Amino acid sequence: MVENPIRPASVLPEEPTQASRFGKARTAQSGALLEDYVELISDLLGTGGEARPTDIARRLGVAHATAIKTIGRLKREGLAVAKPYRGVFLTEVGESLAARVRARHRVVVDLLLAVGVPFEAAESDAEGIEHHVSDTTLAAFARFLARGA
Amino acid sequence: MVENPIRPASVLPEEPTQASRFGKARTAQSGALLEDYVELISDLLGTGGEARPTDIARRLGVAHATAIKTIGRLKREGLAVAKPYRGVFLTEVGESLAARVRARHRVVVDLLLAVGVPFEAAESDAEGIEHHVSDTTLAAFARFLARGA
DNA sequence: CTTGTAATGTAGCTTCGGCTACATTATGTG
DNA sequence: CACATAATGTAGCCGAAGCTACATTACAAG
Repeated sequence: MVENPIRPASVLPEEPTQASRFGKARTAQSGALLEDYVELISDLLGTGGEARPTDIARRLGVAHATAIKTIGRLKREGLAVAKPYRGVFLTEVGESLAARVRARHRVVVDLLLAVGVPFEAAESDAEGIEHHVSDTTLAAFARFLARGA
Repeated sequence: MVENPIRPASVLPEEPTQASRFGKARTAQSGALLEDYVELISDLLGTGGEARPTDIARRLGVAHATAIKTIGRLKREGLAVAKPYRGVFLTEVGESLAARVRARHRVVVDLLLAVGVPFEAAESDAEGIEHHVSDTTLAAFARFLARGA
């Protein structure tokens, strides 16, 4: 989560606003992949099985080599552990991230359904949308669902 | 990648379901940058001015070299034209993309506001969310807003 | 115990989006 | 006109995420 050094770029009272907005959207993207991996691994481990690189690769639609490389990144970031030829497991941090991601996913899907998005589209779009939903927005979604329920 | 970043989702029923979902979210991301550029350029041109690489860079919060490189990509993809030391302009294709992106952005922001997301968060999150909103979902959003209005 | 196959892992290449550093071109002011 | 400065452009580097091709390890059958 490193942030790039924020350079002044301009002393004008202009809008640093928009730049930071774009920047945020862009940076959020960075964590999205890790979130997907962590959520998936948690899923695989939870539903009876082990999380093997091949399974992960297939579920994510990427080559196994790509999955292995990203798993390496998960390890570097302290989200997962894995011994060679053994499955992948999540650290405490990884688990808690997975839990948050899963919860957020559910809220986003429910919100989409609540405003009338068809199920398939809701599930599909949520996959991309969820990574850009801030805590503030998530809370608003939850309130909306609570009211409407 | 491609010509129509915004187009109807596949009508095909089922496949490697989840993989395609992730894949779609991932691929959508790819066009996001181009969409941002095109929208911004259209904005700059529309509101009285020219679209200079420096302005674009500042508004997006990136180094000017990065902006120039991406503008090159816009040209390669037929979305923009630019002569050296002259401003950047959009092609017909670029303009129409910009129009669609802008319209979608507005709907997304309005939807977020409608479900109770605070203005600042709505604007900020929409920047990231909009690129993952399918036509189906966008239509649902529009219907919801029409009902609620 | 050998061996074939599937899973894993490694290497090396590509594109993308970033950056810095440096070079070149326009431009406006004296 | 000359020159300082700002805008543009070019080159080269980095890391992420993807792929293919090849190498290695596990494991289940014979």
